[in-house]
Amino acid sequence: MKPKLSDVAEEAGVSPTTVSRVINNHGYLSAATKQKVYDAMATLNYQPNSLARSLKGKKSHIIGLIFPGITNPFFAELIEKLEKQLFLQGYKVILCNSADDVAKERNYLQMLIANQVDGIITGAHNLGIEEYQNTNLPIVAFDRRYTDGMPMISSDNLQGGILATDTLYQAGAKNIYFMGNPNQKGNPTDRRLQGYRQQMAKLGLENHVFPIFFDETPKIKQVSIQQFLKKKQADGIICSDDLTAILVLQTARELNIQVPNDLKIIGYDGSNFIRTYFPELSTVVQPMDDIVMMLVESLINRITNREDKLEESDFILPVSLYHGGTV
Amino acid sequence: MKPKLSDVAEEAGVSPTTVSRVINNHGYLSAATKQKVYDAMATLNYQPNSLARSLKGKKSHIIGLIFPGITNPFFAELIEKLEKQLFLQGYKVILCNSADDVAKERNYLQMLIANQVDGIITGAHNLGIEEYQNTNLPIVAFDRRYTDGMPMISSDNLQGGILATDTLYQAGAKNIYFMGNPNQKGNPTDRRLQGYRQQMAKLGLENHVFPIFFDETPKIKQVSIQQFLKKKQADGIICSDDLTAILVLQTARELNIQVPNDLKIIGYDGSNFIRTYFPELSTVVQPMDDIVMMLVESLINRITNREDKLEESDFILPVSLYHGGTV
DNA sequence: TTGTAAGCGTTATCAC
DNA sequence: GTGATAACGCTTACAA
Repeated sequence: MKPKLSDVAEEAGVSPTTVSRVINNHGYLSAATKQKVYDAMATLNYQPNSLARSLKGKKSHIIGLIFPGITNPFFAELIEKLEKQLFLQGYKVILCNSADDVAKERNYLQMLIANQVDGIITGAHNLGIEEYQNTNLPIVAFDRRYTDGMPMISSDNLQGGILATDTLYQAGAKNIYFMGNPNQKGNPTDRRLQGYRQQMAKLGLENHVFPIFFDETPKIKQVSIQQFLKKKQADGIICSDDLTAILVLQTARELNIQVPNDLKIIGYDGSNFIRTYFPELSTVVQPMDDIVMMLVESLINRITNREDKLEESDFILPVSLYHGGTV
Repeated sequence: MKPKLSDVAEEAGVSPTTVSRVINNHGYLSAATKQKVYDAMATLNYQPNSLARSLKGKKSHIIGLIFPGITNPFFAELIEKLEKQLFLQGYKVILCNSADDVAKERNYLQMLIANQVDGIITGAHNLGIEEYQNTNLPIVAFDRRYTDGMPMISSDNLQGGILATDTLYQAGAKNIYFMGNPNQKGNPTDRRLQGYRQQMAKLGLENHVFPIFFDETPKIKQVSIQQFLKKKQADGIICSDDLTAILVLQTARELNIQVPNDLKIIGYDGSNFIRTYFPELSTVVQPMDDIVMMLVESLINRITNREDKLEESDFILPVSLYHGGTV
């Protein structure tokens, strides 16, 4: 059987209290006692049981991460960096893949509550506000607006949309299409489209949206992109994410459309992965490191200091441009 | 405060025991009582505390996943699929990023024990056998040999090396290089190199290894690949992973080396991501779905039936070839 | 400086 | 059918 605290106590010839004190560095202890306890812990190969500890009201030092998946390199990097930062601060991570499935996200949320996580970082799409409100856990959101009380971190999606549009325009494109989800559901990412529309209006150009949905498989996207490109209506395309942009680029090549001469393409996200393995793609870069810092800092603030007054808690970080060769 | 079981009991006018029974479907209960309890749970928005439950010896239904990172699409997909399968079986997942850092891996291992996970799936590289042996948790390993008792699932790395070599040879390459980690540490993946050497010998060709290490950054890899390609010694390269293969392909294009005419390239792993977004890359495909199935099944067997005799527990799954255009 | 005892939220055992 | 009660492994007043 796994050794428990009282076994250590017995082995060391002291009381359980003392062992607990040694483990937690509580109060005054003679060096000799400490040593005895350490020795006992070593000989028994003792590991404290976190569950019992958290049950006593201590923090679990676990953070739940709810994201729609990890195969998109942007999310993979974001999650990897979050994990890294949180680990440095002494937190471990439970990964919840909401997979664009409402039931699953709800299920995970309940599980996180049941497991007494100290907080949650969510970047998932589907769940409504109320469900998150009902947990009075510290939660911060990435690129999602949930509740007024909940801090939201995002990059400047409006500016990103403007920047992309302007970049294509400056490069000579006039028939600029936005390829992405046209449904505005009040999420911060909607503003990419708003930025595009706003800038197109300013430039006196007509705006066009070619709908692509997040949950379509790449194959399906490819087919509709192919049909679209064959019509040759666009000389510039803003994709609302890099993966879509790559499909457009591939398809354009297959159709012998010259990029950037006949068609300029710009993506969105700009993860390290994309910039390394698709260096030719021009894209709007989200400041990943800053996003991670803000998310973690913001969450830990809320965890350690929950009575904090709910000051303005939205952070919108500036985007930048990466010049590949597709513009 | 969060409602607890006794609150529900009070609300429903029954004893805590009864509530527990309702929750766990234990023994005989009158329909009326059940309903009262359900109602009380609903009005209080009660969530059972998993910690207390696990403390009582119940399973935690949490599986630890220890992997070296998630930015490699192969691992991202593997982890995503593992998570999905495990979720279907009622398990949740704690993600541990060992990040090729021994201390971190050890730290995570201890944490998993402390949190009473039901089992572990590991694909991490750095920790020695003993540390895993000491936990008497159910553990299964992907592509790593740890202990004789621990099941190992991998794809047929030897055959993969042979297949890659043969493919290049059949396509006309004679100066075939292997690009990967030359250090043989007894891991199953070492056999990719062995397969290459074996097949080269059989073909009467000289074998050459160009060393690339897993922990090098892409930039560093790029530089050494560039230097290598400039010498033009190879007319065929087997890369021990797809990401390296992509760097080779990129660099070859930069140097105006014609692929596949002057240089044939073959990668290794063949994730969906790579096949979708780099369809031109020929690669040895690991049977991801089968790997996931075997890992999960094998682990759950061990969890539910720990006294199982330690029958042969290594599974080596067949690889296949994806034909892009680089061979 | 160290020990005793109560309690965290749940479940299992035994009574009724 | 249902209810006391002890126990899981740990922490923390309160004593000593």
